[in-house]
Amino acid sequence: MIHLTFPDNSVRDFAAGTTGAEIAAGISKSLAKKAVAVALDGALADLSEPITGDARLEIVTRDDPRALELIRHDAAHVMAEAVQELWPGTQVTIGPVIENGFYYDFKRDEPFTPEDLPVIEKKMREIIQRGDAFTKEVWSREEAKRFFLERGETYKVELVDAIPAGEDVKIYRQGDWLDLCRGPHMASTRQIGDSFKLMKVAGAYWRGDSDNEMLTRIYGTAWANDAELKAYLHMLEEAEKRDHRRLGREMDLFHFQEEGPGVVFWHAKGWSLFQSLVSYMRRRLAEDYDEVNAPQILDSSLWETSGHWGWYKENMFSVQCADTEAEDTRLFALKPMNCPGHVQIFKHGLKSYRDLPLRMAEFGAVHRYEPSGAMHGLMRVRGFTQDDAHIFCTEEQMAEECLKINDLILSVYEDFGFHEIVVKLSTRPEKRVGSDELWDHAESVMEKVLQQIADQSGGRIKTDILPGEGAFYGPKFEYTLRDAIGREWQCGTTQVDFNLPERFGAFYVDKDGEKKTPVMIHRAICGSMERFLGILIENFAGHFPLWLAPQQVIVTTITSEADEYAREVLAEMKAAGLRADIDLRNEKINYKVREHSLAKVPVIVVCGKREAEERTVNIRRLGSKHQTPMALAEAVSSLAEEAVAPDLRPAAE
RNA sequence: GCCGGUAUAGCUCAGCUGGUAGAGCACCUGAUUUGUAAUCAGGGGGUCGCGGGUUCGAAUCCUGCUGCCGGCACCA
Repeated sequence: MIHLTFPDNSVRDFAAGTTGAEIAAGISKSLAKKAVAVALDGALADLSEPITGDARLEIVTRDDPRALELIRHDAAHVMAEAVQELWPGTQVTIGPVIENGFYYDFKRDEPFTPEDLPVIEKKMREIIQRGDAFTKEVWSREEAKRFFLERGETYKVELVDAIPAGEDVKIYRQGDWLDLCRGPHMASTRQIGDSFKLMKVAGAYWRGDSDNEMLTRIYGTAWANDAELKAYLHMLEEAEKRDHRRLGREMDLFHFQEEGPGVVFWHAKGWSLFQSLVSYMRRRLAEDYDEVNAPQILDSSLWETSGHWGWYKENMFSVQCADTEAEDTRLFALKPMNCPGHVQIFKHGLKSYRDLPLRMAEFGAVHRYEPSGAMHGLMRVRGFTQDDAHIFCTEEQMAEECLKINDLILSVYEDFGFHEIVVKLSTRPEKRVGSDELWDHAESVMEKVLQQIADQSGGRIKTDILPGEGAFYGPKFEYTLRDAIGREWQCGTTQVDFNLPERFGAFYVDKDGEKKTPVMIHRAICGSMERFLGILIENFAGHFPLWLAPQQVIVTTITSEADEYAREVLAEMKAAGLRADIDLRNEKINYKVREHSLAKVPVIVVCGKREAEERTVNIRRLGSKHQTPMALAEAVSSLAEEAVAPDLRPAAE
């Protein structure tokens, strides 16, 4: 006998080996029909799985949020069956559930095309209609390997070999088709339903390793019902509308062109955004940091000393005089980072322990030769500007400096409206420099700091650990923010470095007169200004808060009789420091409103004959269909107040 | 870098199986003086990404390169 506890806390006894399906059937016919799985102590399991011990039991129906994972997983299996039915000889490899859907990686000599997707979908619907039951079998390793080998499924043989000793080799069967899988699955393919769609084909390396063969991946999305599917597809459309590359063009912010892959042409409005961001950051740094500027090109020998030439040569640009006859034939590197330059500044002149912590900031333009396939609008470019800083400090000051940086980063994000932040600690990677003792120490300090960050936020800031993701020279914190449509972006970083100061022989004179190597902390808040602006564009969908908007106000008229007054209004707006422009074109107000709305100008100030007589203005805000009449003076002062950057605003009462 | 797709006017796109380019918007000109998301009429604009090839003839077919797009890998 086993004791099963139901969601209502009632406990009932069953014979050991009873299945979830039997229990559901015992409760009601309709439940048996709706059930797709059971949860035993919260873990999903097959309905047909014999239950062997006491547990909390829930019958999971198709509308349970947990069923979604099963729907997607089952859909992946059905897709694999469909593909093998359509193109025999195609090998199946792995097919996991991912956020919003699933994929399956196939090995086929002929690649799939987008036109294949509807064909596969159709076949999937057939299989789903058949409604074959998913059944589990446990095979011996040898049996499984022999079976897949006979079928030419060599990838599956590798997967069987990868199953840890002592774990069962499980096979799930649906009709005539079967797959190696750890489960669980729903009762039948019919439970997948019809709310799925194949989205795209893409290449993917076998086991995620670029040294391996490339397979073809088919991505799909699947939902519990059509409404959810539709909502998801709609969300994708909305995300596309706020794509920064599209808005960059539509709002005339920047462009790229063929001669400069991965480098940005900032147009006036985009550059205004850029400058607003830099000015804001400068104000935030003014109190604690010294801003410097290190050279753009430096002899490659310096990069050899720093280690970059060895580690990242394939990602660096080199420069030389274009004239082969030039006297100086040395090879220079376009800086990919600011740190070596900052160490040179630190080294210039003797530093005392009294100078520490020394915080050196730079809005440094760096260039990195990114792989061609990696570039993506402003998000991944070859030339970008870092809001970089290096803090030279003592071992003892390290933890406090990390916390100070943390406060600054969180407060900056807050000012841009990002409230959901995750701080992740990345620990030692396989390829690294420095002794294990050094890493042990640095990681333990940072673990404590991470805990403190979590504690002092009162649980608001989430933390995480990314094993092996640290930089080669030290562990790091990565700051990830969540945007308006729920996407996560890693922006800020704090990295401890016990490599570079030593390599360059940087030191300070300590209290006892001895030379000591300082600890160096690299930190960035926005990371790349270009990328951060890309994130802001998408986050706000181009609808910037007033303090950031490149053009804050457009003054426009209804008839030319108001032109004179409109000029006066413009002058007052400008005098109040607003970025304002005027539109006196002989066009209908509808036309002008539409145009400026599409250009995403936050404030349209309309002046007609009436306003001119009354010395008022009519304000229409972007996104609103309403207008607010206001006295001119009042409009100017309220807009000017709204346009003050968050860091300059008087603290809230 | 790898796999696949793609490149036609400033933008969005059409151009079937090869017969020397077309629309809408934008732009320019004229008319219209207009009350909150497109006033009307006229006009100009493209060596069809770049280089080879096939062909009597290439935007269209083949091929190389480049950019871009979607993934994968990478991201100091």
